[in-house]
Amino acid sequence: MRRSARCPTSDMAKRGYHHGNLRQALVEAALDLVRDKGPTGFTLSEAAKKAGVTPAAVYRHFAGREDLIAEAARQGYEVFADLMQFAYDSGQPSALAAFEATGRAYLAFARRYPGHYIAMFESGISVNRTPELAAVAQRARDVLEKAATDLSQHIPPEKRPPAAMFSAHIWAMSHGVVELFARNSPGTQSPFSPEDLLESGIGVYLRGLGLIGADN
Amino acid sequence: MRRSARCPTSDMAKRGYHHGNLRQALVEAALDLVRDKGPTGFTLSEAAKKAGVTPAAVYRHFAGREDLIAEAARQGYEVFADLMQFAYDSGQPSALAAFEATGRAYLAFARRYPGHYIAMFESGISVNRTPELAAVAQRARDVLEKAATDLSQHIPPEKRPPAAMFSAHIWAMSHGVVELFARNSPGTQSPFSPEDLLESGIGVYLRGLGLIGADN
DNA sequence: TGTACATCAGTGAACGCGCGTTCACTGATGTAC
DNA sequence: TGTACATCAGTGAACGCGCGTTCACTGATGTAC
Repeated sequence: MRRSARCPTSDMAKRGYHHGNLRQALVEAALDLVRDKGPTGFTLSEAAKKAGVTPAAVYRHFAGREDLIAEAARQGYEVFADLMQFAYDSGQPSALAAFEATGRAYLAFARRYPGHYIAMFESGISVNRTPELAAVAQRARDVLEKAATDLSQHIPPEKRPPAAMFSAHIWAMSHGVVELFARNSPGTQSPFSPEDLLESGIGVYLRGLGLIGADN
Repeated sequence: MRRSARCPTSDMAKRGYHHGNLRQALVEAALDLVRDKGPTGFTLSEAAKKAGVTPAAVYRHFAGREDLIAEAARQGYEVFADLMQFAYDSGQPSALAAFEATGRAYLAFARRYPGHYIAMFESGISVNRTPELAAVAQRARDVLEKAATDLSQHIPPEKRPPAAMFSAHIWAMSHGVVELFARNSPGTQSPFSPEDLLESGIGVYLRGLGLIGADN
């Protein structure tokens, strides 16, 4: 739930006239709403109510509704980028292990932080809304591209695809698996778990690049 | 635009007291709205206005707001399934050509019918909302799985992945490419066109299955 | 240590708006005679 | 062919609602003296 202890929400008594950490409490209320009721289910008023506060109080901390959900997304990208970086590091010094770990990290993030995921990818806010948001999203993308660049060193140069294309493929497959199979939305449930689907899909893809043996 | 000639919209004069084909006009108004203003931008009232009619008139043809957007999605799945079937047929008798054609058809559909695409995949309506909707969505999925089954006959049985997994991978990559790179949403634009990205991604994947040569 | 005061986070009432939905109605259409 | 009538698609007024946003205010906090 990632809730600071000082930060009351609807189920906790308010401290008094002043909240203490309303800004973050509002972000977390927004994340809960978006997680429980989908991207449409978030309203400024209800987030305020969840945080135990009048809607007008929100305007002490945010320019408006859009600004609040954008901050939720920004925090999501921050966690996401950290998670990708951690996955990359944990696979080192093997370029292959590092790359596979980042692929898994995408799905793991969507599972563990569904509110953030929705704010980032399904709420309709543009990543170019603010420079900060664009920068942190770029940081996340850069980790994946770095992992792809490392790995592509193991492909003979003449048949080596650009690393940006490489990472785009993996990003697309990860995103597709999450959207279609991990979140219950349009795809009926597949007989395979999203984790298996992503693992095996990336496996076939890497074999196609000649990076893992045909017998593996 | 797929608009029947008998079917006036906002920019055409109404025929009189009776509309003629209001039901379909409302569906097309909803598709236009959703295409131009995103999944959130659709309201029953505005769709009615676009069709040159009072909001109350909508209730002669639909149970309510949800029912209208669900019908738009249903028609989208119908077109989608037809398109997939056509692509599959056009690649015959080559299993490989048929499969690659269905992959391309996914992206082509998203490009040519953005309103339908959004209604189907981004409006949040569940595919299990009605039996009709579930059935036509299944029909679309079956085409891809049939293409995958055909193709997997060319893989030695002991290293042959299940066709359902096979088609799920391609569906996921196609969906991911569309969401991240063809619709402008979260991913900044990549240096590669979505078409190139999907083509090359599927190419690598099929090479990984041993279905096309390493020199291709 | 005690008091006056500045700060500013949150209040609560109010606003205009567009939403989805209902209802009794009206009038165009097309069919039966 | 002409007229009476049944049908039912669309009207328009009304509803209650929750939304985002504004404003003058109030009162808790913590600092200066």
